[in-house]
Amino acid sequence: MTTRRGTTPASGSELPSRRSTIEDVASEAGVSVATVSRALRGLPNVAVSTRQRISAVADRLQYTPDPAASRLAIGRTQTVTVVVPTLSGWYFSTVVAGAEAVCAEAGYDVLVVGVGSHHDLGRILSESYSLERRTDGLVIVDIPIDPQQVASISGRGVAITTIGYATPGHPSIRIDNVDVGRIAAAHLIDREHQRLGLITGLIEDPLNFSVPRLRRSGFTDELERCGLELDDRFVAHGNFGIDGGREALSALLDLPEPPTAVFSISDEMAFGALMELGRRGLRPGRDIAILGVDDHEFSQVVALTTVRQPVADHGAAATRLLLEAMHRDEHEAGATESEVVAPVELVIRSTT
Amino acid sequence: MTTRRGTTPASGSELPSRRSTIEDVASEAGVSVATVSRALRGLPNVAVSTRQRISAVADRLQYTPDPAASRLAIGRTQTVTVVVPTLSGWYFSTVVAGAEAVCAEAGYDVLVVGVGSHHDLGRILSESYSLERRTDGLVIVDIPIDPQQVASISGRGVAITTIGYATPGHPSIRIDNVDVGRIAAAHLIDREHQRLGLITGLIEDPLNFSVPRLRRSGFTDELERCGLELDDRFVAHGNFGIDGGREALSALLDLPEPPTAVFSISDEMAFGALMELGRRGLRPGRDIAILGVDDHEFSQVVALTTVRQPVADHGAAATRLLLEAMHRDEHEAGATESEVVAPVELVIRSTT
DNA sequence: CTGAAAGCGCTAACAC
DNA sequence: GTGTTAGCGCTTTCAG
Repeated sequence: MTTRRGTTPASGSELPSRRSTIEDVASEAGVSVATVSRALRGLPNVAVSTRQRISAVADRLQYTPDPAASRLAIGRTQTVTVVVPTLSGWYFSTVVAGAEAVCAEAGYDVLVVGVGSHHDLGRILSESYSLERRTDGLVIVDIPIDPQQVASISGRGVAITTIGYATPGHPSIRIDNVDVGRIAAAHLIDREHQRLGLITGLIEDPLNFSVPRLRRSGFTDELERCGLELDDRFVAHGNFGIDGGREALSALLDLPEPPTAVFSISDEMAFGALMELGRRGLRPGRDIAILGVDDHEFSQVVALTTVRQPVADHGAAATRLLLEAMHRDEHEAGATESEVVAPVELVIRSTT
Repeated sequence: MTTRRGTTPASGSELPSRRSTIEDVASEAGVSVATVSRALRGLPNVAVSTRQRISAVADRLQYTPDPAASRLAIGRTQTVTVVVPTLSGWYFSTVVAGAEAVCAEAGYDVLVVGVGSHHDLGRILSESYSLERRTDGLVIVDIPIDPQQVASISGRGVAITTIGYATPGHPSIRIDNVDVGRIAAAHLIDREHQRLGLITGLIEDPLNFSVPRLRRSGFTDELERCGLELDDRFVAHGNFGIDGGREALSALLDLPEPPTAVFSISDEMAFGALMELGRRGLRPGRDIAILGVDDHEFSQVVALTTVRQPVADHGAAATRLLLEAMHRDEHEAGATESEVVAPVELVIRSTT
């Protein structure tokens, strides 16, 4: 037993130095613990007067149920876990912020976990991590999980919501990434460009991120529809980061006949591209067009044209769907579907 | 009792559909639960052969102790909580990422909470939230807590580490903000500017953030040392955001005789300032000098001169200090000091 | 070296 | 309406 560090009972406060337990409240109020439990949780079958008395005592004693004890008895954790590829970075931190806000309001604790690789992911989802004893629900952001794993998680009683792609049978929120690619291509073509380049994600993504593939596919679709073609040499790979984008554009510019417009599948990579332009003394929107995706908070700073997605809402919206699903599960059973496809919007600024 | 949702026992796996408990392991290994507990936690007084047998069984059954049960019995949560003013934003998300990485490695769960106001903070720290039953330690980022609150938290057995300012008796990591101001002023003066402006935080910060005051004080100190003075009209207030910075600079530029150099106490506000320059067709580094603080990942993109602080390390370093303190507390008692003042560094780019 | 048993604080039947 | 009691799964004396 850990000795409690010598806490001072302190001044003339009437509060016990020890946290008060349900038993303290019960004896103080002259009732049984069962009644206290019922009263405080708003269950029926408690006389109004009793309930009031108990509430008063609980208030005075500053009683709050011990989450661990409660968890053990009831089997639920009052905790939501947000799983992201990485916690740093604008997109993910914005999503987490949204999730946290919703959870805080609903009285849920929020656990975050960053999984950098499939290995990490395996650890979290493995039987032996006992996810279901740590959390009631999962918000999974941009990390593909196969149906088997989803079934396993769900089967263990953990609700699940995904952001970035759909998960049949569970709530999800995403954008239409193929459409994103199409919009990008259409805009560039509309600007009379013919030599279109692409800065995309890594080929070997550790998490099998499908976004690059989808955006590219929409992009080429639209090109083809207009009788154009995506030259393989005009495709460069960034790592979804600024540096990656810079290097990617650099490679494209080093080509004998570089593209006149480049679609970067993320704003961050587009920033790197703009940086490279600066180094070479080229001006975006004049010497070459650059188009990104996200509408990152800094895109307005560099006047980047971009395909905007409502990132700020994603986390909050997904978390609300999750909580709803969890509450529904308490009563009726079974998974409920609720697939949201959020709208995207072309924001034209001066880089195209 | 929550009915477990009809989980399929599934295929020919030998695993019970129910999570295995310590009792399962015990009976399977032919020992008592006490021995299993000792064996699995590496405690002494277990025969080597017994320990091996138990480990094997535990492995096979994929047994992991239930965190809630463990918590209830032992009184510790294996959880660390990171408290930030907001989860979005580059600085804080970077810190959280660092903290999470360290915690994950050490086997701690990490809870995040964003407190937008003193009210939120009060809720978290209030007796009735029973912080100590949810977490073993706190990493508090840039949120001033008065000594009384610190004592209360610590007295309740929760370890505490602060980032951004020192907390006597507890580990902390920060930069010397007065020095930051001095460095900024010195650099601008070195560039032969005499009419220096300042973009600082809000006067009425909801969290009594002391950073603006300190940086400003260093800034004016250095000015005075060089026989200059900070003109009150040259001080504008941004809200630590891009828009705030933009508006602040706009106000300064609208003055009859605007400053020739402006120190923005954060890079984000500096970005807004740069944006405003762009709108007005002015060029940073030529028409006016702009200097920021942080070395935000985006600063290199716009070539912002800045006073760099090693943000990426802050979260990880603070969390390591926290874990150390927690482990130390288990044995010896009492709080241990470990004040780290991280170095800052002027990064000269092209805006000055 | 190992086991029996008493909690940790709360919830949920089941009686009254 | 309210009280009794049996767990939830684990840790930790205290006896052997």
